[in-house]
Amino acid sequence: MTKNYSSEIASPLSSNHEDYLKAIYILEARGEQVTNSVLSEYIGFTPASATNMVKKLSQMDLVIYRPHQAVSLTPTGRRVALEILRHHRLLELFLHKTLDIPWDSVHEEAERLEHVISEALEDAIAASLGYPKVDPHGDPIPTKTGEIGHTPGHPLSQAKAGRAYRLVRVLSQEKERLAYLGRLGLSLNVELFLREQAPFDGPVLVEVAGVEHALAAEMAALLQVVPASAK
Amino acid sequence: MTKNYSSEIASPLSSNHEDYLKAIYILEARGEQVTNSVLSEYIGFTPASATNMVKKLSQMDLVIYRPHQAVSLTPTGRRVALEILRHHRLLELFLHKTLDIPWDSVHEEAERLEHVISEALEDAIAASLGYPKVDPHGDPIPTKTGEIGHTPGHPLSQAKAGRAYRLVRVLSQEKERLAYLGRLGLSLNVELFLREQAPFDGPVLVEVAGVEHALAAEMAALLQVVPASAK
DNA sequence: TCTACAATTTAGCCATGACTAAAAACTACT
DNA sequence: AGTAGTTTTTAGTCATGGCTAAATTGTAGA
Ligand SMILES: [Mn+2]
Ligand SMILES: [Mn+2]
Ligand SMILES: [Mn+2]
Ligand SMILES: [Mn+2]
Repeated sequence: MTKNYSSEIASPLSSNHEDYLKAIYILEARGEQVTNSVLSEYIGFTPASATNMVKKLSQMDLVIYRPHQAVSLTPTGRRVALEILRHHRLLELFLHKTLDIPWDSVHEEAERLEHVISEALEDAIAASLGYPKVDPHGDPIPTKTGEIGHTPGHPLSQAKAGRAYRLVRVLSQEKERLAYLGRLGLSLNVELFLREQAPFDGPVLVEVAGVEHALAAEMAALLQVVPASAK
Repeated sequence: MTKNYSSEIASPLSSNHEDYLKAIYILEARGEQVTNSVLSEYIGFTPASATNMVKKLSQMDLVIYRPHQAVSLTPTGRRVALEILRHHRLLELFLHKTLDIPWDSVHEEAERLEHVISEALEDAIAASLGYPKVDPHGDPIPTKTGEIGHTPGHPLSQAKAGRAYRLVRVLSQEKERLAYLGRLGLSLNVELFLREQAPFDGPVLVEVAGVEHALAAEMAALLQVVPASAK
């Protein structure tokens, strides 16, 4: 129950507080300007609610808020966000590996569990998985001390036709999208061969386990790959 | 996320709603009259808060409330209580068996997790454990359809000296008490030999793994045992 | 520079569910 | 039956954190 960050924080944070911080972290990491509208749309509350919450978080020194400006995390806010993100990603991997929960379902489940696991449970999960570095979607798992790695790879949409690649990350948590990819035989570390890349953001032809599939350009942009030979 | 009982219930239940229902179930099962004071003390809120919540639960048809009378569960309320209890006990066993969380820590952790796991996760946990019947403290796990077994055994305080027994249930979730028992080598299904039972509710002398220990009468009353030969 | 439009903030409302303090209702003893 | 003491309920307060609607601010194009 007691959180890592609890020593640094005055009042205890609700699940929603934590989700706001996580959202800000993720949006920042994407390189987006975290404006109120971007944030409120991402978390699924009204803009008024987002303003309200951001002000509270700023009073707690978790967020830097200046009216009409993009918000950003303070060092403490970032620590909290990374702790929750660590919970989330460890849980996703744990559910997937230990209980065979499909990769398209783990996100939803982890979204709730991430707020209620103790540090002891977090540690036990990490240990049982051998201190993993990435979750089932290839997203990097922050360390206990709040460091987070950079994942290699580039979008399949920028890859060269006629070569073999390995899927190292999927930049989406959408259930339907992941389920679809799964049906094609695509999951983390699966090899694929890029047959053809139609110009003008056209579809992409890939071969997975000997079967050819056409993918929309936006789909290909979400698939991070490395050359198949690369470790 | 979607709960089993959600089809039967109008508004979604908060963690506290669920804990109230579970508390009422447990107190009823103990054979106690679930008065407002008993309930409020058990859940750790003031009597006024308990009255307030019980009235709400009664409007939702989960509880039968008559002013100044003991509360009881409606069939639906019982279904909900048993579902949460199933979550709780499955989680305890899962944490203990799969992640080696000690039996004195699983209760706390499950107390929070029980409210946020989906039906799919509940099922996956049950399957991975081989559809177990009891949790790490010997408490019976309700089935998915809301049946709950009766555990065999009787208190060690009513056992006969000079005989061997097997521990089948501990009627306590207190961390310190369970940790102490653990230090004596006592856990579920461990054998012990009852050396002596002092009269007038005096202490009990037991031998566990060749070592003799004295237990307070109240402690012995919490240990449910069967003859060592019994399955 | 003015203006229209979009983004943001403010103001005010509401449900929830805890709390304390006071009132009311039960129980048991004389 | 009357009364003291306990239990329960009521009344009223507060914090939280969503919401809508209105006001304000910022921005980009004419
Ligand atoms: Mn979440
Ligand atoms: Mn992920
Ligand atoms: Mn609980
Ligand atoms: Mn238990």
